[in-house]
Amino acid sequence: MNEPTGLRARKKQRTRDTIADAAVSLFLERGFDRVSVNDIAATADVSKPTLFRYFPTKEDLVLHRFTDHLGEAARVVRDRRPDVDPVTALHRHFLAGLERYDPVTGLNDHPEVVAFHRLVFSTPSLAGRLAQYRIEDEEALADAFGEGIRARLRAAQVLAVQRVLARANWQKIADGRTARDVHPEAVADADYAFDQLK
Amino acid sequence: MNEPTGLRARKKQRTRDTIADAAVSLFLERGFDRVSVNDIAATADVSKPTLFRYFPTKEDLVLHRFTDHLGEAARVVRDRRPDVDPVTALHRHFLAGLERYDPVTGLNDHPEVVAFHRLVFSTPSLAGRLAQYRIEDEEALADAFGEGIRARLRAAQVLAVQRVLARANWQKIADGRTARDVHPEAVADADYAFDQLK
DNA sequence: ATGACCGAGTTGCTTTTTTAACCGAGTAAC
DNA sequence: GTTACTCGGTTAAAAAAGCAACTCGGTCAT
Repeated sequence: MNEPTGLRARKKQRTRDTIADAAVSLFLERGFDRVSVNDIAATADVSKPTLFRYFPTKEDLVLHRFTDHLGEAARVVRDRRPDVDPVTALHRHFLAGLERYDPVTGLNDHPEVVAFHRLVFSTPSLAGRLAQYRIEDEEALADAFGEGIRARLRAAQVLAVQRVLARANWQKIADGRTARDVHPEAVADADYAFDQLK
Repeated sequence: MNEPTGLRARKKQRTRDTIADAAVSLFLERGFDRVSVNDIAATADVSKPTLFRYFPTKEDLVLHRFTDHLGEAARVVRDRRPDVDPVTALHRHFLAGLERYDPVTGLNDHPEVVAFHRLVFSTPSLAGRLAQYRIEDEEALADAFGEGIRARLRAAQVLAVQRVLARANWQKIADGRTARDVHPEAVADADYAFDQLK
């Protein structure tokens, strides 16, 4: 599918991963604001300007795991076969996410993922910035739906559904249940919510 | 002694090591001329021009382990305390090398080191180029000794001694003996040879 | 309230690396 | 005997990274 990996591209990806991993690992260990970007740069063996070339702000060192999926909903809608309606396409896409326990669905019980979510939700500047990104995502999805107030409303509702579903899944996992155990409920919830939308 | 390690300097060193290690490892595995510099560059994850920026020729990918010690004899002579004569300084330096089983003394039985020596001595282009380097080394040592034919002669003799000693040590090891076992003989040979020089 | 410090982010300049293209010698095919 | 490889090595331009010094907002002590 996507194999045009030159030497340069591969190294860029690796640097980005190194920085992000160092950052998340330090954040989980000491908390978001007890870690300076200098610490992160040092641990990742890069200079500070390099770090900021990859991530525009300190927050993005955490949130890239969400922002990398920015516009995904819009893409799903745009790339669907023309004979399936948009909401159904999104519904199926979400179910597929549940199937492979994608962290963005909240249905993932790896300790690091759980800790990561707690980090985001318990750090105001992170939660705040994440909300901003959701607005961008919503606008992209609205454009994919078409124009006018109707499209915007549908976009808002779809993303709200996804957000609530993910949050509910994560909550159950945070309460100690296993992802495999929660899975059926997650599917049922998703089916219910998306069916309501249509 | 040497601690001015910036981020840049450290990465340069690491890149150099990566390239050299990839090269030697491939050479030992398949032989010197069954490995192309392209292979090496690929294995080391560097581009070809980068490789040649670190090592001027393919041979130097192997010989750097010797050339990194270029001028060492000259330095030993120049840096000796003025009350010890040059040959004695070199004698002591060689004994110190034996003590820590420095590969350049030939007294090292790590399988990789042994295989490495065999690689060098059984590849004509390598042995040839190594000889050239010894000439440079000899000239540097001669300059450290002073000027004129006397200095040149002494330099030639000292380096010949070191070469023969190292070769003898390596031969015993290649015959299957252990470095620890050979060590006393190596010291005796060195004492004998250097005493003859004085 | 002033001055010293710290942390996020930026700027200009230099060094390092990649890329793609090339040269020149050797060599195998036809 | 030309054509087409392969391999060692080079070149020029552009991307990426490092470095040092800076801004700017906040915090803390005097």
